[in-house]
Amino acid sequence: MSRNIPPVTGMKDVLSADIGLWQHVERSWRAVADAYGYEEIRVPVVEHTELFKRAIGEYTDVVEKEMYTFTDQGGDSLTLRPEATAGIVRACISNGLLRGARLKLWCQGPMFRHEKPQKGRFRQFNQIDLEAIGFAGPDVDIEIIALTARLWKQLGLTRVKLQINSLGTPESRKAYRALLQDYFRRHLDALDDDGKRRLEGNPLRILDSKHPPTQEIVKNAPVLTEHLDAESTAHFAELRAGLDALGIPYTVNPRLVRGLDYYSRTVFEWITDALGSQDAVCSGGRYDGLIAQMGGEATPAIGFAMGVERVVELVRLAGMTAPANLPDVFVMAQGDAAQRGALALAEKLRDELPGHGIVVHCGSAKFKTQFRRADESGARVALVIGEDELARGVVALKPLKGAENTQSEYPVAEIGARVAEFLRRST
RNA sequence: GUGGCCGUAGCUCAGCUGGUAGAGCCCCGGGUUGUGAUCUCGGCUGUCGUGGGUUCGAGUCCCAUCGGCCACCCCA
Repeated sequence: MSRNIPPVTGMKDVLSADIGLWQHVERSWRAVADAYGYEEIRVPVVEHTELFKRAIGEYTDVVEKEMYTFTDQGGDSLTLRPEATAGIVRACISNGLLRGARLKLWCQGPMFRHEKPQKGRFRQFNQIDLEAIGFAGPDVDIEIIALTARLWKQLGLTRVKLQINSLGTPESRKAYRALLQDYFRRHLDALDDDGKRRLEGNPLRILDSKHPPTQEIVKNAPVLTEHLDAESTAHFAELRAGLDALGIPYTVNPRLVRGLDYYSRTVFEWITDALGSQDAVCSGGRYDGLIAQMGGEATPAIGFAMGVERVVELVRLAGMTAPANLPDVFVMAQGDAAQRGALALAEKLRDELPGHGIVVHCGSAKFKTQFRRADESGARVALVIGEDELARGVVALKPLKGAENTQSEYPVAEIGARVAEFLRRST
């Protein structure tokens, strides 16, 4: 006996007991994306390491310590994508989609980050990602937030709240960043090691520090939204007016800064109090400078990412039980010839009753056992073929799980019509 | 990467101050040799996470290690 090979840390199997919930979320998502005219694309899970370094930023935790990076047989440094936007932008550039771009896209799939797993945080996790490329906003900014709000409504989620902020343009942020550095330098003693390190690399990140002494200092720090350029201020005002007009509640959180460097102007985050300390369910923002920075034609864009595992968990907590996908007919047989007959009968029924689930009991077992399994399958009717029925060219039909307990026999040729009639009657 | 808690049957767990493993569920079989969802009787299943140590003796105590969960951190 050989030793079991364990699953990789932080990587989860989604078993059939849970798949209904996932499919419910995915179906709802597709319906909402369709309703807004967004189209699906699919991009590789692996990209050149350089792509993420340039897009996400060297000083981010994601790039500094969380990437699954390896050298392939050809000597290239490749990385399992830790997020989707970089790859989508790359795909738009690679495929020449940017000229006059007005792209409304979404993408779904696994992302990889080497973090220590905990509730709501995995090393392989799934994101639904949406990008509006070639739109300067703020109208699309409002649209994609409305889209997410509609999804929560569709899924019956109430424990999510919207926070928004504006990071301004790179220029105004640079000025603000200098202001912030000055301020924090005057309070250097209060900063923890992380804060000190970020002071030079990315001082904005100090704003959402959870270190209590740092938080004290942050309280009186210059506020980003008060140091925006005029255009960003107007953009942000319009965003708020738009959300108000649509009746979407939000709070402005001046300390909301994203962990990825490419954001500018609008940033937003849907947070929940239901998932422990991993409270971000969906977050995103505008990245007007990224595409040019990646070598593409300068194109404004905005997008967001949603953690599918977290959404699935919220749906579960909201009491949603996915409708089980139960079969309608359970076919059982005894004896080699009858079992062959059962397979043939099931094929015939699948031809005649499209849209109905027909399960055949595979493997030999006593009828007692087969009936028990038929009940467990959730099927509404059992079809029985024994040596006897086979010899006479008939099939026995017996209703399951119910009052009606009479068994009847029909010629094989009639059975499709009889089953159809029974299913109609017992609905 | 740091910290807290936890690893006993396929699952959920019990096992007192050390005396070489147990329950329920599941599964299988009989009662009912071709008819279920109830009942009843019986049966199977364990390198007690792993390695070392203390001891006459370790699931139990000690050390190490791995894994899980949760938190810090970070984020979806």
